[in-house]
Amino acid sequence: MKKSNKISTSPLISYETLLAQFQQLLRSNNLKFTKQRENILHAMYNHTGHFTPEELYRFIKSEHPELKTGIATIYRTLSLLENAGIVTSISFGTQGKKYELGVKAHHDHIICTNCGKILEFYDEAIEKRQEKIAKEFGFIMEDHSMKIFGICPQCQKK
Amino acid sequence: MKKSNKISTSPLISYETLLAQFQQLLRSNNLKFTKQRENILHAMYNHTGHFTPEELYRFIKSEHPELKTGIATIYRTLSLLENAGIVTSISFGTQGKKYELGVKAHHDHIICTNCGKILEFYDEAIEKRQEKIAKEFGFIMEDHSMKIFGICPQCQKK
DNA sequence: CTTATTGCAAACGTTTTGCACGTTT
DNA sequence: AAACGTGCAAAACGTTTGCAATAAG
Repeated sequence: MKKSNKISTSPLISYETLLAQFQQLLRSNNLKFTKQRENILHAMYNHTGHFTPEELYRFIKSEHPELKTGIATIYRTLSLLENAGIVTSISFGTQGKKYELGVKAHHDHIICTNCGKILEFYDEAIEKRQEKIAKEFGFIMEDHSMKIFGICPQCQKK
Repeated sequence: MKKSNKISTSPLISYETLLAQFQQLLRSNNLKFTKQRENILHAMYNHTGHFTPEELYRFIKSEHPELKTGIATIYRTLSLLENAGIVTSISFGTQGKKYELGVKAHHDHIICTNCGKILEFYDEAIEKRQEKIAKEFGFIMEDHSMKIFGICPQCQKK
């Protein structure tokens, strides 16, 4: 009955489904479906793994130069998507955040301090302990974040 | 054989011992023992719990206005102390870091998202699992951070 | 007298905001 | 037409840096 850690890297839903989900979100909040928002969603769907707002900005700019999408729009759309649970982020302190399409289940991160690689894991035992600890302190748990830092196998070889 | 979580809030060593430790650190690195550095250490010793560099800055400024200690000195001293392991910090992403006298053993944090209160805990099971996960991924683990967010008992009552 | 440290202000990188103009509905 | 979204530039935020002046050893 042992649960193993899993690494999920590819989107679990089709782009059409994701797009429909997004449009639904917009409609039900009286928000508008703009080219910029679609471009951002599309770029994220096709991009595996984590990225910074800046990286996304440069990518969008190169793919759709005619729209002159501003970085403010990137940030605004990323917030929108994060609040809606479509996208998730990891914080790196002063160095900012990295985002990824968040259609996946909850997970934590293990990060290489040398090359910056980010891997994901889910550990039932840790999840359980966290809930237990929150309960012991009388907290209503809302969220948690956990990051393990270290040197990845590839970087160890160098 | 069950290990319970512990909350430690008061310094475990006398100020004299801490000061001696600090002076020793400075001496062995050819660094100088300045009034500013002593004031900062002293303020931290007498302050229970976590604080931002900004808070420390305002406190020092009000206690020793004649020195006109700059915030850069606060940051520089905090880095120095953190590197030496005398002080530890928790990161709050874009909102910056909070520091505390770090003479205590390693611990994680549980944070109230309503009032900002920070409590500390240490959980052997979580520590063990983390090491195991790092090993499974072939990582040499260097560090980790874990934060639980929720609503504290007091805030629930309101 | 040498070297480290300081305060100050300017620079930093990331993120947010105000606002006139454009687009979507 | 009404409302929302946009690009742009400026501001905000916590933090770091360059530098001439100052203090510690």
